[in-house]
Amino acid sequence: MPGPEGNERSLASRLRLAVVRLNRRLRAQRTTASVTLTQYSALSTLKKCGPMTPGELAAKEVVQPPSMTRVIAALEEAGYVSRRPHPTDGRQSIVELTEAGLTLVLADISAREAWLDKRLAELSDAERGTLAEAAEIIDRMAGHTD
Amino acid sequence: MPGPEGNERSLASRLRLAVVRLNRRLRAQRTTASVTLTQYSALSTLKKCGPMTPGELAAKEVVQPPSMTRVIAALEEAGYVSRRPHPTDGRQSIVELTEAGLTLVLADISAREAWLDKRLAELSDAERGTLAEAAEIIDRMAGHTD
DNA sequence: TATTGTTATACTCTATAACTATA
DNA sequence: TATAGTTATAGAGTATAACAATA
Repeated sequence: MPGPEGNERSLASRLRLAVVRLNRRLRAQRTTASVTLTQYSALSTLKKCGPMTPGELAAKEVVQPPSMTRVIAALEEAGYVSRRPHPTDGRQSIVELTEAGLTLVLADISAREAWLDKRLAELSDAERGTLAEAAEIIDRMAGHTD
Repeated sequence: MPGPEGNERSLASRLRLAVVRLNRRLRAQRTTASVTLTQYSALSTLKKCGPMTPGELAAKEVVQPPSMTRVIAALEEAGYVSRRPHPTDGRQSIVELTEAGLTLVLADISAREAWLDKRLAELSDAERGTLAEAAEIIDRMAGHTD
């Protein structure tokens, strides 16, 4: 039993609307951020999983290869990732975080973060715990099991 | 205590990545859907709160007026909303769901929904309960307190 | 011939700035 | 002059299709 709160709509519908709306707000909070949300997501995966090819990164992020091409190009331009040749396959390359990229991911502070941190600070411990569990479940659902 | 799972990253960071990634997956699941996620969100608000002006709808959805102009135009074109003159102010108009729009919101079935329903069906009851609570918290955080 | 990646192109979502119409 | 809304324009995010290079 999920509880008695506003159950006219299905769980799928409610979760979907919540995610769409929070995503919208998060993307709006990027006044001083040096990378976009999409770029940050790719950097996070590189931090978590280590250097990999563009194709592998596209697969982990669940986007098509052309989309990842653009993300990597922007990050390389900004100096947050670098590429080196694949040791055995001339078609591929290995993308890895630079020191600046690692610093950025570790620092993890931005206008975006500040906005969300403030919202989270207004919640109770129990609510934050629920969100922490939900984040894990959602990321797993979105195909991020690694 | 949020639990021992992967706590190197802050809650804000984990929640943000989860939302960005699920949003991406949801937007990809729209093969047979007749409206976009953004349009569906606006329809849901009209269903929940009743007829209102474009400005009110923009405020409730937390987007700028020009963004809502486009959403309303698309929904009107598709026959899911209609407009009537504001009774006292010639600048404004009242946007309301048509019968087709109401049917669409109530039906609430789409390829998107099917994909998410399938993912949700793979979870445990406890996990679904967590997501239900999280959806409520997230929507509140995103400014959807009405 | 199959695979990896890129380029070309297009659509959605959203914003800011400038404009129009009405108050 | 202030407000509500629209039009014009631009950038982020993503996709599919076509192409190039390598296996």
